[in-house]
Amino acid sequence: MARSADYLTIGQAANRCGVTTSTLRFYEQRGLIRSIRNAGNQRRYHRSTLRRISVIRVAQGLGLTLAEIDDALGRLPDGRTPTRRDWERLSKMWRRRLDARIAELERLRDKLTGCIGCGCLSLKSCALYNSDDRAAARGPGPRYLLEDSPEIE
Amino acid sequence: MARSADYLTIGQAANRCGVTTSTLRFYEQRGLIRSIRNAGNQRRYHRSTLRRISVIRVAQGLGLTLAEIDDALGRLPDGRTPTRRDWERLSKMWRRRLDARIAELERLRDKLTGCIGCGCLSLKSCALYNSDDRAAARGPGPRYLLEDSPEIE
DNA sequence: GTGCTACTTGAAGTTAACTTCAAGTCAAGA
DNA sequence: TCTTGACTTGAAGTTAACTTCAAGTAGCAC
Repeated sequence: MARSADYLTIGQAANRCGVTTSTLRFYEQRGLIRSIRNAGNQRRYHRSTLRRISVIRVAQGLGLTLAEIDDALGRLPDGRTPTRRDWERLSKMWRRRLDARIAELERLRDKLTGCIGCGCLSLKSCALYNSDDRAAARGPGPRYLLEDSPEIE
Repeated sequence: MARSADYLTIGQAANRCGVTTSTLRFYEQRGLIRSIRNAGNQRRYHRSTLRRISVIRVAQGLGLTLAEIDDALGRLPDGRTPTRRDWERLSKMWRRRLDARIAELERLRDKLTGCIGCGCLSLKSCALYNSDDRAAARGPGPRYLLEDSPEIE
């Protein structure tokens, strides 16, 4: 059943997925992927893990955090590695996010276009400055939205 | 000439720009903004700095790093705070970046759409997996592109 | 002059997603 | 058997963009 050809070393898995071994160890530590150990305590990854890693990487390319990916993968029945149908559902879900993100950037672009030349940057009324499309705001720490305040100049 | 009404304390500037005082100190340390000191060694920001801070914040919202913003502001003649015309040039430049980013995400969306249901994620041929639109890849450390490698499953 | 808030500094902490390091073990070919 | 490269671990380092902390000073109302 568990043919040895069904299992890869960490180096093989990393090569085939275009990541480093340290990344795989990190993913495993985060609980995103799993492995079994051989007699010498070395990791062996099942072939199906390759797909799981691919899904993770694609999702990251879409801008999802590992926490979000973990969540999405965790919602799969019995936590299995995604099948084609699972992937279909995941990609549909993620497509909606991508759509939303694009729409957000387009709104921001419109505002920027409207503001080119106006030079206002009024803290009170400038649509650009008061935009809540601060979607690029990423990373930790609170993000401050502008409160009502007087104008510049 | 230098009326006291032309200058604000760090707390006033922070309030009016919707940032914290620690952010302003940080920007100043990074060389993004400047201040003068009063007799008691406290910072005083010129009113024109408010516009500079606004520009910084808008640029951040567009996804630029502080290093890029620093660079852009540094290219202004004699490093002055952006005038309306400077702002016009900056925003045009940044609009092009935004356009490019949107186009990138649209390409990615098309690939994702094409891949929904195909379920392939073939390491060798899947357009999505092999996408170099890994634009969301941000942060430090090298990013690995996929090399030629056998398929999954 | 008392008291309170706003301010000063440098250093250390935060977060995500990893990478790098040190010191040691395992696998496999010559 | 020897050597070399792949593997093991936990801990510490990296980056951006800040925040938080500690200990002290300034400004201002009463």
